[in-house]
Amino acid sequence: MSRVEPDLSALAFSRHDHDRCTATALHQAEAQAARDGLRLTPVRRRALEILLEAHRAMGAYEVLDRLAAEGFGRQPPVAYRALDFLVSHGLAHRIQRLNAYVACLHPAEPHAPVFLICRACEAVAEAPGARVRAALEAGAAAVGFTVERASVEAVGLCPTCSAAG
Amino acid sequence: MSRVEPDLSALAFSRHDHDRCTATALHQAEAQAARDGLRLTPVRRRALEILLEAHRAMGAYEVLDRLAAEGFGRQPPVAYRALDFLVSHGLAHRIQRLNAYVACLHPAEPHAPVFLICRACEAVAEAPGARVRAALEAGAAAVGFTVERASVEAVGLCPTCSAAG
DNA sequence: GCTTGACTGTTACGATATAACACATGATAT
DNA sequence: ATATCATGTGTTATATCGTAACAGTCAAGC
Ligand SMILES: [Zn+2]
Ligand SMILES: [Zn+2]
Ligand SMILES: [Zn+2]
Ligand SMILES: [Zn+2]
Repeated sequence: MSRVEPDLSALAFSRHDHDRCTATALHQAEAQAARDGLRLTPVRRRALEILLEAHRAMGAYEVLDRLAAEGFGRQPPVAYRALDFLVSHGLAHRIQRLNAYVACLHPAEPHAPVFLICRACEAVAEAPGARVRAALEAGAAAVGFTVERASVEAVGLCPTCSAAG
Repeated sequence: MSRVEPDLSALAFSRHDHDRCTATALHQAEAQAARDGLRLTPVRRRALEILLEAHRAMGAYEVLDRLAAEGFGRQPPVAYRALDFLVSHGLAHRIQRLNAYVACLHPAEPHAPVFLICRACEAVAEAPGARVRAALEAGAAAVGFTVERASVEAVGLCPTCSAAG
């Protein structure tokens, strides 16, 4: 059974039904957890929900404050562990430039994302990175380097903020 | 007048005349400083030399320790300011993944580098990034995003460590 | 000589991240 | 049933990375 998937690559930059957007992402996370035997515990699930609320990167301490306010632990490891879990299972990504984390909108499909970070509104979108990765791998292979992981992060202006001047 | 330039893209991964390698980079830095009216003061120059000693990224505090041992200030801003100067004038680059800095081997030519980081020997090489950038810009443009700055960093194995298993 | 601006140094603090340990809980294994 | 074990959650304490704010130096320009 197949279905037409909406293009999520610039969703963060455009007006959209965000309730549906987060519900879908959460549902996919649950499906993946069930399939792979992951334990999407209350803290972990709530951390993901918090990241999903806005299409921007949040620092660990920002997430921690939210978790603490809701009755979870209030010490750094609480947030770091939940975030590490999400990242290690592809449910969130770490933005190196910002020392921050962003929810993944399509954890199901394997992907090597490129992050587009708007410096004005702070929105972070995940763009398809296949071409970029291919170019990167080719360049690396030319000098005998084997790429295992890569981070590609661009800072600039999203369409909305660009139009606003 | 033109001259054949050696390919520096994988220099960090191969055996080479490193004294000559650092001397050249330092000479280029001095030339650039003279041309652009930059003040390559003792701390700044020494910080660059320290980064040039090894083809790897060094943390600010690591550089600071070295500077302090040589009679410069021993407080964090001393290192951060010198490193910020080097980075802002293209004489060094910041590696986001590592919260660390690496000397640039060819500051003269404008470039949008891709960093190849060996997880085994920690060497960091700067590979040509034109193709990667082009792909990145194209992908961003497709969703209306304007790229202003980008960081592309790959972690993996360099040819030497790869051969060593 | 005096002002000005860039540079270097300091103290003090803020922000980010991890080590190490105590306890709970649920799944085996005896 | 109860001992054992693995995983997860919470804690305290500490490590690592980064910056704000201010004081002193020194050379350039008036
Ligand atoms: Zn949304
Ligand atoms: Zn924006
Ligand atoms: Zn060298
Ligand atoms: Zn290596």
